Amino acid sequence: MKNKIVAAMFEKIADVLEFQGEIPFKVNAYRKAARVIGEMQEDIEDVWREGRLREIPGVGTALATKIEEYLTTGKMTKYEDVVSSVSADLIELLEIQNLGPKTAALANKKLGVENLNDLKRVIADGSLAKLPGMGEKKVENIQKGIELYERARARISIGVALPLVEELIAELKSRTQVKKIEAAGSTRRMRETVGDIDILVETDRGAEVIQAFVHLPNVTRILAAGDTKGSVIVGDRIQVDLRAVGKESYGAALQYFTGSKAHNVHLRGIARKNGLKINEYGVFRGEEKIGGEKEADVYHVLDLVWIPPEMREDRGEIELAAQNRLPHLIELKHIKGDLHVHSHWSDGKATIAALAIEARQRDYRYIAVCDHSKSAKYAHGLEEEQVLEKIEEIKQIQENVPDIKILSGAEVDILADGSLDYPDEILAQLDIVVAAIHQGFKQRATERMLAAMENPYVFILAHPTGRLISRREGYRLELEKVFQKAAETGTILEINSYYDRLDLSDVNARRAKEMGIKLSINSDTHELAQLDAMKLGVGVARRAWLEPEDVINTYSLEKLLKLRDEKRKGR
DNA sequence: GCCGTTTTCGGCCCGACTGTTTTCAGTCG
Repeated sequence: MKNKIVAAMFEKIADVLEFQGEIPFKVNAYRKAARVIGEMQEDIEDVWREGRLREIPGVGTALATKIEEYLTTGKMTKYEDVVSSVSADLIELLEIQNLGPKTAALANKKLGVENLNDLKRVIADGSLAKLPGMGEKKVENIQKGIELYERARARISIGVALPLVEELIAELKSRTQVKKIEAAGSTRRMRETVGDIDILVETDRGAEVIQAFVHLPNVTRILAAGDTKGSVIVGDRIQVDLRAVGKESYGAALQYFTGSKAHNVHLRGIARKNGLKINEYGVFRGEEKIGGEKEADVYHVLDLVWIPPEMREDRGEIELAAQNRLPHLIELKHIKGDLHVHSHWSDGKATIAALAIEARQRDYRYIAVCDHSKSAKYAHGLEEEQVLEKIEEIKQIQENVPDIKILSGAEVDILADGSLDYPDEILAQLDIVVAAIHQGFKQRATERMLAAMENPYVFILAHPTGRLISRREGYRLELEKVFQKAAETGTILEINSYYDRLDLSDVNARRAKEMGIKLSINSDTHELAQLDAMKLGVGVARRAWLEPEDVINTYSLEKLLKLRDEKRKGR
């Protein structure tokens, strides 16, 4: 698939054009096309062959010609022209906060700034501050931006952002009298990573609340503090923005600051066509305010049903909302069990009894204890005879916890030759077999997975792509083939809820659903508290538009085991 | 550069904050 490459080229063109002072609308046209193509499921080459490039939203005659040129010749003249006109170092400077295209261009033209070192130099010698429109404070802010940039401020995981948001909200509640307070932005949309954290608060004393916010104990730097907006750095690099609004605007502000940007731009376009205006204070017809206290107002005035935050990415949800055909998304309360947790038998910390009791407290009906297999030495994988011992222990523990079913399971390694780490005689005695690659990521990963799925005892394929969000790309995989085999054999694909995995991702999980594959959302717990990771997996599932029926651990135990037996018998 | 029940030309989401201005530009989200 060349989708990502084309998207990256358009993105780059947009960056350069912006730097060169091209009108923002043209820049945005490239950015929009880049986003749509980057997220598109269909192979852009297929779309092109079928003559449907122009049907891609945001692609008109000019961009279609450029895509065609690239797909035919492997080159895009516009891209090469644009990129060669400005050095890459210079474009990268736009990543620096408080330094935008105008200032970068000015510094380049007047002072010959070509890269980060040049920029530091003109700051140090004071020449940047002397340029027209510049001054000490502006330069100081750019300097701060450079410091942040050099700390390689990456996006943080949703698994880190959520607890931090909860802590900040609790602190703020204890220090001020706020009526409502909640996270907005990509945190609310449950994106797998979050750039900045956005928090929205309802109050009629905005300035006071903002002051309290920027002086919270964890705040290390204040970026801005006005009457309605405060912006700070928490710890050494996480930016948190707080917005304060009154009751009459809370819903509109929540909608606005939840985004995504693409979703909101689309909504505003519809509003304009209907003679309405939407902003963070409400919905307006001329001077008259016709909504904004409730978030749903914003959607209802446009004849749309309310759209769950996780779907707000402008990936077709607005069109569905107009027809009242939104999916009924899965919720945490639908989850009836966790099919991938580890106990102290391998590398987990908790006992099986503790896991069962803790799961019961979450209203689960079943839990599958899947410890590592013998080849996973680093994780104290179990030898065959230990597996049998563990099955016996589960039988005994089960007698003391009658109201939750403890399923004996294993997370079985898929070995280098595609065979499994236990013989079928052992697998047959387990209730749930989860298979996964843990070693030799780059060796024939696709073939090994296909072979593993052919085994009738392999019910679930765990963390199918193997990516670690903060650290590694994932197996070299032909995902389309893996999905086809899963659909063919009735193998379940996992959404692993561990914050650094979230694997399958939202986009991949949505593709799996479209191919008729069932999924399982599992916590991959290694200690009791990690059972709560389930909510992250559910977030991914909601972003993938999954409904309860798509996810097997919303099923009753009977229905779940029936599905497993169908795979065992062969379809 | 895209797009079309007001438009094939003239729009394109919109406001807060900051700093450098003396009425506004740049940046951000």
